[in-house]
Amino acid sequence: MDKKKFYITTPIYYPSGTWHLGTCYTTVICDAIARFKRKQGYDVFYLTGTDEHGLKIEQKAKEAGVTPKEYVDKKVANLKSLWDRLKISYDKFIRTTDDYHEAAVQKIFDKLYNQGDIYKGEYEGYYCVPCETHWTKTQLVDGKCPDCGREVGLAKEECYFFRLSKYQDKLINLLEENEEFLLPKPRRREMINNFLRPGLSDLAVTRSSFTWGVPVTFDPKHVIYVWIDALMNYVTALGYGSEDDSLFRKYWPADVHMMGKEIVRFHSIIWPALLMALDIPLPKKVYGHGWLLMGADKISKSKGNIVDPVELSDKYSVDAVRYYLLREIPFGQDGAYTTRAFLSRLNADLANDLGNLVKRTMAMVTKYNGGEIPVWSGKKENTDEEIIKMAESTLEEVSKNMDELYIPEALQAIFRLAQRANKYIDENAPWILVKDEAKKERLNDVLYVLLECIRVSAVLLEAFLPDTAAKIFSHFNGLSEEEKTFDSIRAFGALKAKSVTEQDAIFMRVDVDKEIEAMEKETAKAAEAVPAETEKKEIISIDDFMKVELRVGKVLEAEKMPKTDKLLVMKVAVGAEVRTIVSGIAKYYTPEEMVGKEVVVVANLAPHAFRGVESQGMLLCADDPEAGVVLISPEKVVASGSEVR
RNA sequence: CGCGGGGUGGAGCAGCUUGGUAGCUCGUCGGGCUCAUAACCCGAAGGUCGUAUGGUUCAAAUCCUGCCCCCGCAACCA
Repeated sequence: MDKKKFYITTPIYYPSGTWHLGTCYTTVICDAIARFKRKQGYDVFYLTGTDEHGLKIEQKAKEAGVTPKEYVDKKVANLKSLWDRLKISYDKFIRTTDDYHEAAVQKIFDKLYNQGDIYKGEYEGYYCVPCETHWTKTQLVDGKCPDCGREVGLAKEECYFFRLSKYQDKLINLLEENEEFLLPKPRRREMINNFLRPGLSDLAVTRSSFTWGVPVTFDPKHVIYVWIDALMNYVTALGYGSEDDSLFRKYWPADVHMMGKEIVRFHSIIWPALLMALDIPLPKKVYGHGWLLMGADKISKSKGNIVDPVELSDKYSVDAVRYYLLREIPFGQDGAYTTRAFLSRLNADLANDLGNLVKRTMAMVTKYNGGEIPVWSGKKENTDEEIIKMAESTLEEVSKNMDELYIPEALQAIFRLAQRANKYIDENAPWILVKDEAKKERLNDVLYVLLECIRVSAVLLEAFLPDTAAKIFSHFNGLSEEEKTFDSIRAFGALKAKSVTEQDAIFMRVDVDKEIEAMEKETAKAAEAVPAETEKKEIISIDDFMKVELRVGKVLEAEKMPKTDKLLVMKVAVGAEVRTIVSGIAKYYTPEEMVGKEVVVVANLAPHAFRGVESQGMLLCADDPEAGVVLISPEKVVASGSEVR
């Protein structure tokens, strides 16, 4: 009999930066789902990988003085070791530089071209010669270059297009009719209203501006762009387009494509359109989860708010990290990472509720019964009925939540059982029962019920926290594989092992305030030791510096530029002249507070147009990761136009 | 009027589809217990559910309307 299959994917990650907690989020979630499905008896295929082509990689490699392949190899090795560390149980890791993938992509491209879904066209753009940049008509400001404000020329560049527009109606139909296709729900409306309704234009699917990519077979100066190259990984990983497509026939269509909300658009519009064109069945579900934000900020390198997942897992265990990611963030919404939340979660749930439950139960069994697991009489007193019912129904509750992809809720259900067990201890007070020889049987039953609840919890936890489950299992001597299965926890009392061994606590409490303090010190030290390592710039000569003309100016007028969030338009007196300066500080300074301020102006900067307003200079500001943008001002009042050196 | 999400006790969230006791976790305070990791168990305080003190209704956190604020997409940050 064939097992039911389940195919789940993460996006393929772009190896141009460092890997951080956000990178781990999707992957850990998918891992929990994959493991859970396997335990449920599904034949699971879990795919992850890397998207390794493109201009950015080409440039990064050049900067690093290595070939693009060398560059990505290193990054990928890094990522794989991170996944190993986090116990990610992927079945396959695809790289878009894998030869079978490249071959399949070329084949797919040819097929689409031959059947007319891809055509050679001209990328009719506007080109600003001084800026060397292409613009679309909508990007232009008053018909001029949005960057420099100069006239642009019509430029034609040869390029291949995918007939995306042809699939518009089908796509609208897909999103409107199939409520399960794109989740969570709000994303669906967003896609339909923002992108589908206004109309789709054909998609440029090749580039000739860089070479690091899969060349078009019949026109090799063109390279196949990310849309086809990267998206197709979901099928090429299964052998689609190769001699052996047995995996493809077995696992496709994907049951879930999991991803961050930023790429939902590609997966819910371009991806289905490509599949329609290739006459491949569509995936069942595209899920766009929220982001893990750092405090209030999005995770970003420039903000210096990276939390290193490796460090975190070294310090507090892999499962602490996994648990936090799976439990803390309301799935589908954005969640904020704070060290305090991370540590509280670790303390409250893992150490207090679960760890302590295991510890105290094992201690009692050891102390009161010589470590032997008592035989359960099956008699039910007191609240036995209630806790047993709960233990038996938790699997179903967890499964239900997992089906809906309500991961935090699934975990919550498991921990409710642990909490109930803690309460059960108090209700029955084994330390009193032990004093009365006549209550021996009752004591035994209480201990058995507790051990069984712990076993059930561990069985359920295995998909989410594999290390923890293993640790709990290891307390039970001679626990059979059978006793670790879902089947064994449907009916209470399947615990057969004979004895337990008391061990060290599976999670230790941490002193939250102390940890945070220590961490802050470390970060501060690190920041001092490597001052702005990320932004280190080349040494320049005094002559280079002298090329910059800095002058003191005084803000005469300021107003917000209409239809923008960040821009202020100011009139600034620099000596005798009055300049118009546009600056992106509206989030930090109101026009009113700007008026009258003395500022430092870069006076010989090439003019630059923002939304049609020419800016004749730039204001100097400090960019603080916490305070944001802070204006640089002379410490005393100085004459307008004074030179700054 | 570009599109979408949100504003609920100190913090983070649920409840709103199907109006009628405002619930959960953490934190705080008080008590209990001693098997255990200052843990566990019990109890309490604390919210007129952004705002008009708007409309519908016997009844609104829940439906409708205006306004304010936050966030994301798009635009944009020299």
